[in-house]
Amino acid sequence: MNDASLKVSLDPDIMQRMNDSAAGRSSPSPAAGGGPDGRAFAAGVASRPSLLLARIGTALEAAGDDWLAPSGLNGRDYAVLAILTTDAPGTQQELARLLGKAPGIAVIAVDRLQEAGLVERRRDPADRRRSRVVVTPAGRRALRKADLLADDGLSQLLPGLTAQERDVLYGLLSRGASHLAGETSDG
Amino acid sequence: MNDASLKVSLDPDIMQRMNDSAAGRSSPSPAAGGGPDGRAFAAGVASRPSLLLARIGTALEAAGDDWLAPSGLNGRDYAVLAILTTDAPGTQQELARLLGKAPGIAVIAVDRLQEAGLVERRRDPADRRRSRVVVTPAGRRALRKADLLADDGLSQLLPGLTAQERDVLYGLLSRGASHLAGETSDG
DNA sequence: TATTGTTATACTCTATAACTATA
DNA sequence: TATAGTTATAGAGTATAACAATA
Repeated sequence: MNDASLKVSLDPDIMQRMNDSAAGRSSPSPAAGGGPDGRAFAAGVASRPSLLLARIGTALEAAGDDWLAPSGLNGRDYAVLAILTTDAPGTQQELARLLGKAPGIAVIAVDRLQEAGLVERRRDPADRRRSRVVVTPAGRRALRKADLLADDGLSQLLPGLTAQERDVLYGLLSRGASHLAGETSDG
Repeated sequence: MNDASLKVSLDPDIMQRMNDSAAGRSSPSPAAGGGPDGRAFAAGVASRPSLLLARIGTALEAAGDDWLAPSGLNGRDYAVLAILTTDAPGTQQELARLLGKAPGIAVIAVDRLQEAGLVERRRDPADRRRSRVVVTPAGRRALRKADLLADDGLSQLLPGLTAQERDVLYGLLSRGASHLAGETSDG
């Protein structure tokens, strides 16, 4: 986690192009990080596990783009690069499925990353309908940088926890939701 | 947590009216509970704490309405009733702030609950601009029922964890995000 | 003039449904 | 006929900005 190489240094072109749209989205929402004057969390929410978990997830998504800003990525970019790198889906439709979104969303996401030079589409010679999306070296650098930024952000979102406790938390989440990782639910 | 009284028995009228809109929203999204054939979670997501937490939060929100259906409430209703009961905000604007949404959203949410007879608006005699929202007995019954349903749902969302482990998880989340509960962030 | 509740409007995100090309 | 990618459209959800009532 604490590698010595934190300087990933993306191409300035890439960062500029992607920040064009990323910056436009970081509008100050009333819920995001902290309200103008009152408390951000209601006790009625904090005292109920399901509401608390939902609220933390929302807060994370709201803050995520800000965390990742130095990498030039937004949350969607990050998730897509992570899936492409780790799961290597053979088609964009599988990417969409792993992303949990409609196929059209994957098209837009890949378009965006491709324009930034972080991924490339490669037609499958065996079946020319399929286009395999491969991550470029610049994409891998961006993902590494985003991983570090995301970890930093998460530690800031949960400042009440030590690194050890965050590991426990992550372990519980990972094991608790592991049933969703490999099973074919009801197909 | 394990009270003997699980039968809250809402008025049939209330349940029918609120289910009119609640049922219409439970459309099968491709991400929600489990995809048609593939895995729901990508390894690239599951192996990254921030993406995993965001995804679990999304899955919870997607499934929440289904969990709460027997109570006649949706997730928004549940959160509002919880805040009204626990935090007792003096104005709708404070309710909106605690809810993390714009004031107009609170108006709509209170309208909905009021039509179902779960809350009532009471003009403040001292300052007639303010309307205090009070929870009716039916609203309190619905909230109690929803609390039980939400706990059940959460245990189903994380089947890999024992009840004890879920308590640990909740404790970590609660303590980790406690900084958001009482501090005035930057007002 | 400032604040509360309310309403109307515009914007963002997304699923759905076409459509094209390949098979 | 069926599947992958793509595009267009419609709908839900929300913030923003007005507005009316009250202070």
